[in-house]
Amino acid sequence: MRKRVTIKDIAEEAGVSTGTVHRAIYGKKGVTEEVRQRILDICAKRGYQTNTAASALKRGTVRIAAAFPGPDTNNRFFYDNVWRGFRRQIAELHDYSLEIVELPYYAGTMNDQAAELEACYERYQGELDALITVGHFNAACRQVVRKYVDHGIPVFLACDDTPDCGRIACVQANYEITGRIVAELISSQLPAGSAVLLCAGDVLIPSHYRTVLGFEDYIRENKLDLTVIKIHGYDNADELRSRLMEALINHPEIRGAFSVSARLSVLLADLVAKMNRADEIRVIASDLFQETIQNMEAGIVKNIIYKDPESQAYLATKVMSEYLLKAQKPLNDIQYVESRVIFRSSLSLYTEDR
Amino acid sequence: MRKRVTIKDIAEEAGVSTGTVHRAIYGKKGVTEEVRQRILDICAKRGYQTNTAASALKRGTVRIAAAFPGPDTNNRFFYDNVWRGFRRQIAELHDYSLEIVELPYYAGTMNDQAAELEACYERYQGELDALITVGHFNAACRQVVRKYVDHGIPVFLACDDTPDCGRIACVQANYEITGRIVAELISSQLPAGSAVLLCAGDVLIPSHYRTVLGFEDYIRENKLDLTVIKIHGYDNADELRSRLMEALINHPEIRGAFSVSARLSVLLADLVAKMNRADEIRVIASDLFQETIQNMEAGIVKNIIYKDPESQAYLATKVMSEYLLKAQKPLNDIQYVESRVIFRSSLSLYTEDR
DNA sequence: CTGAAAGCGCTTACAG
DNA sequence: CTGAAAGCGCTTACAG
Repeated sequence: MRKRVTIKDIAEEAGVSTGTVHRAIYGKKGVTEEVRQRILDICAKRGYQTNTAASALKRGTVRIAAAFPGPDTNNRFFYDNVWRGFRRQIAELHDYSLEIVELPYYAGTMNDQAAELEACYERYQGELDALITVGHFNAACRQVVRKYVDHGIPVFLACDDTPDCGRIACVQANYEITGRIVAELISSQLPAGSAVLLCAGDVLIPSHYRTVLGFEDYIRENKLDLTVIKIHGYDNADELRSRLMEALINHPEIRGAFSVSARLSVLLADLVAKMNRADEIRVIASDLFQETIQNMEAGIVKNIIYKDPESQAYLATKVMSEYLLKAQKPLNDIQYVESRVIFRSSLSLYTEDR
Repeated sequence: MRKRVTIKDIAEEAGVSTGTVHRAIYGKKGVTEEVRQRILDICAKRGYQTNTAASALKRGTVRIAAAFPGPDTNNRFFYDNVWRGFRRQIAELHDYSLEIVELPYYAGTMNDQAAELEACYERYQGELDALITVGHFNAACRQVVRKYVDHGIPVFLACDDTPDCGRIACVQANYEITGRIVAELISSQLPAGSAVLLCAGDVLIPSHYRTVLGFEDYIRENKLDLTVIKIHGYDNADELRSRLMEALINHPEIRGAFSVSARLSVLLADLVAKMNRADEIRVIASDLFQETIQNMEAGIVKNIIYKDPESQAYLATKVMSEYLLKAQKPLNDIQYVESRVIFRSSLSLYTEDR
């Protein structure tokens, strides 16, 4: 293994100063086009790679704004893990002098996503080096994000995507595939002619809608002899509960049940257990957290489909840092984290560190 | 977010030089115990964390030996991915001036694991900062590894463990859990009274043995009405093939089949397809590579259990680098990578980048 | 036992 | 347009 090649080696071979090499590499003004080309050629030939840690040492702080939903009883199933993944990646970047501006926001309040992003932009007068947030935007939010993008601040998205907002990249679950996987699993477990109860969540929430889409597509495309009883609803838990109960009573042929939402998985499992049908209905829950784990240990939930929000945020943050600190463009502007099926047998790998 | 606290800040507050702070932190001689304690207290109080990139800059090269099976038709299913995971982590550590000594080895030849480790030790006269290798040792290998350990070279294992060899940590799949997951999956898919054909591999290979153990334990503990027809064999493919064929002919009640080994999964799938029983037997294959993917696309293999050797090696290398570069001891001396069940629906997430 | 100083690879004013 | 020099945070001889 040869010694690493440094900016000094390049400078010597080119017969210029290290400052000039730096300007050439980063396309800064102050180098003749001819000299620049010569330097770039030498870099390529020698396989020069910037020591980004050394550059961070000198360069000073990079400021990153991170906006995810804040702690809140309704979304602790999901966004706690998002924050954890974000912070875990940031901790690994301790050497790169990052300044993190954490922006927890609360949908439906004065401090929603748009308001927090706006306030942050004002506070730092646009002196931000990157933004990472959840790509599920309302109109106001689209506008603020546009402002970031227009001022040259690179934007990265986690968990949900808005492809045309000018973001560099997004890391998320593939919801269609998630729905398909569950359909494939449950159809392999139920006898032909069974019915499946589908807690379809809110049609206006992309993750719900697309999971349902994948689920139904799989069943249709494979011409499976499986009836889907689809129940929408998300916010009004009481009303939803009574409609689910009605479906369970009217359809004794139900042998499987799947909730596309983490929160509704708890509701669904409770209901199936209360109606004493846990033995005859295979319940598949969404996402991994205390209640779904308990329901699985109790034998009510048979499998969990886990979208791994922590990995999504961890990877999105990693993609951002590689772009920012190492000038590496992501290979793909959308990166998917695979949704995994969890079995009771693998639960011990998860319960130990929670 | 406050400015980071540096060794200089600590030195000022303690009224000593930066050199003394350094000696205190790293327990080097040349500081009174009293001064050391005062410095350590200040570090703790101010939350000092070493900038490991800066220290790498000054410290110079760290030499790491990596020994995994080399390219070879018999193990390309597995160890190609191990090398890939190792190199991917190393590439991320570009800033830390590592010198990598790659030691591909070939079991059963002059250049087996023990010989390569021995040769490497001699060549560098013990001037190595760490070793990472596969923890499946024969007697000769145990001895060389002991030599590394005795000379203070930290050893890290991937994929297989030898807990008492003095290694710092191991990252691997949990084979028992892997076997249990497959048993749980297949038993949820087959009607009571079915039989399952188990390609059990070689009893002397720990990964085979333990996977079989987990599989059988699950079935026994849950008192499942499932007959397991277990066929051992690994090296002699022709002979194994005829025994498997015999089992398939004699047991028309077989409805599921599972191979604990990557290579045997191909054999098993071919056989089931040739005997025209792909529609009535659910085949579960081990590990993800061209042939299993094709067999899954063709509908012969219904699920794959994927132990993700790339992640195992990537993580093992990460654990090693954190120990070496950041002085972080692993939280746990064994870390498990979860084995995942792959469905046909998720295959597209894998096929794109292979 | 302790300090002053050099230098790792880079960036950034400053001077020319 | 280009170079010389300072300095980021650390480690390591060297001197005392």
